Amino acid sequence: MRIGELATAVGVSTRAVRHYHRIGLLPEPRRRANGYRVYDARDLLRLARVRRLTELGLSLDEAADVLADDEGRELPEILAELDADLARQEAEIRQRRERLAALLHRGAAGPLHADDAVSPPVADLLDRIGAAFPHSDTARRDREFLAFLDGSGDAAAPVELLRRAMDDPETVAQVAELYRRFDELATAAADDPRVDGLARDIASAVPPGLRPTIDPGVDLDADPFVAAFLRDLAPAQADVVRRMFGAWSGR
Amino acid sequence: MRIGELATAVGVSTRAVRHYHRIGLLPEPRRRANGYRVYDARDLLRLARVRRLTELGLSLDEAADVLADDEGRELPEILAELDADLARQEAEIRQRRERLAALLHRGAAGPLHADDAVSPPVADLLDRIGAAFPHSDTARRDREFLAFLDGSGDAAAPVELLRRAMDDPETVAQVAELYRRFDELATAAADDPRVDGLARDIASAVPPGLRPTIDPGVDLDADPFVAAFLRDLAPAQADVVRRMFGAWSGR
DNA sequence: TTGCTCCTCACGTCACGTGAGGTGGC
DNA sequence: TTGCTCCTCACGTCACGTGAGGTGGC
Repeated sequence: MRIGELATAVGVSTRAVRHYHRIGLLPEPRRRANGYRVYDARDLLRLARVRRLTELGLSLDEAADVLADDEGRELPEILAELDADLARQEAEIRQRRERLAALLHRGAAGPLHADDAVSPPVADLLDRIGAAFPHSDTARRDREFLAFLDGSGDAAAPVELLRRAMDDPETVAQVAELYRRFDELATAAADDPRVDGLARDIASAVPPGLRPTIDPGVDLDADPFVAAFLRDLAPAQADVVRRMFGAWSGR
Repeated sequence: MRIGELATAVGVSTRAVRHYHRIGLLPEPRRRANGYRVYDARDLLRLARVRRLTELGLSLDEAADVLADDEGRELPEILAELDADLARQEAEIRQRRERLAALLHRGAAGPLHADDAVSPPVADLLDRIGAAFPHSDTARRDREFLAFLDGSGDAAAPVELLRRAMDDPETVAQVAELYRRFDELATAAADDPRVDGLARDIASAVPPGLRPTIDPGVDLDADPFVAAFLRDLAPAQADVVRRMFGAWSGR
């Protein structure tokens, strides 16, 4: 039989069969005078075995190993490994689908943004901040920063603190006022007289659990990470942040 | 910040970041005099967004679409599609794992062979045939053929018939005798006098549900598929099969 | 002559990993 | 000088898909 007949009988493409020849998974059969490959029953059975193994999820290399191994010693090991791998994949897919379901649920209420693709507690927190301070540019920046933090490490504890803080109307009103004052500095000069007072007010308003641990004497702008965020602020705003950190580190 | 700082902050490789530049998913930032790339907070936020989206399972192209689309119109569609895709994958993995579990269960009893990677009913049938006719070369051939059939189409009905047939000790004894006579012809000449009688005995022993529907007058050897299997038999054995088919087609 | 099957390159897919060979900052 | 980070090619991965350009059988 010819390659097309072989391939359709087993349910693979002719290109797949040629690929199996190239990598040595299937022996090259003899040719007719015109160059056509000629297959026999043995080839058919072997290709069917290959297909059953790859359908199980074996790689072509693994299938070759199993078929070369008459005693079948390798098969159980490969299968056990494969099952562990599939179990991992299954768990991963389930997790993704849970997050997708949450996202789609949120999407029903309004437009979706890339920053909604975040863990459920952070998504909730971002929602609350957005609702409480809808017009503050600084609040928007903070939300972006929180979304970023969610993807990189352990933000669980501060996020919980912030969520609880958002439950208290008095705190929310106080934060709104601080956001307003910070927003106002977007167009202020570097030596604006409001900088110092705002820095002290924010520094004392932030509870200890939310304050980053900063070595006194360290140069904030030397940290490439912090520096990148400072450069994104207006000069007076960046100065507020520097003085905040200074107050926390006891300088 | 430099590429390494950016990459570790977000949890990807520097190579991935360069890849995102190449495909335009992340803008190329400005360079320092020595050629080093310099990143700012905006880059950090964008890369974090990319990572969250790809972690959800979006392709890089899809992530680019979502990030380019400020209104977030595309995200729900992409997510819905993605979820459907993941649901398919999950079902597929579950099916595979079921088959793997069955296989590993069988493996506990003895060595595993590639032909064990077959649907449960066929696996059961192969077991029974192997146990009932352990020394027959023809039985081995039939098992291989059944394993092949399992992968290519609708073998459910004949498999059920065969499994029931194996429940009847009288039938099994009769088949064992036919296998023995067929095996004997492996070394016989083409014109062996036993051919005709065996062909008639097998032809009448096979119940109608197991007989292939063959047009009278069709040349068996012209079918590349049948021809391949006939070529695998000894001449006298092939002749038995040809006469069997002849008897069924009324010739 | 037309349509079908077959043949051999050889590039494309997807998201990077992995050297190869070299330079810059401490 | 050593070790670390960065740079740019450019090939490799996995299992084929997809033309490109051509031939053989009915």
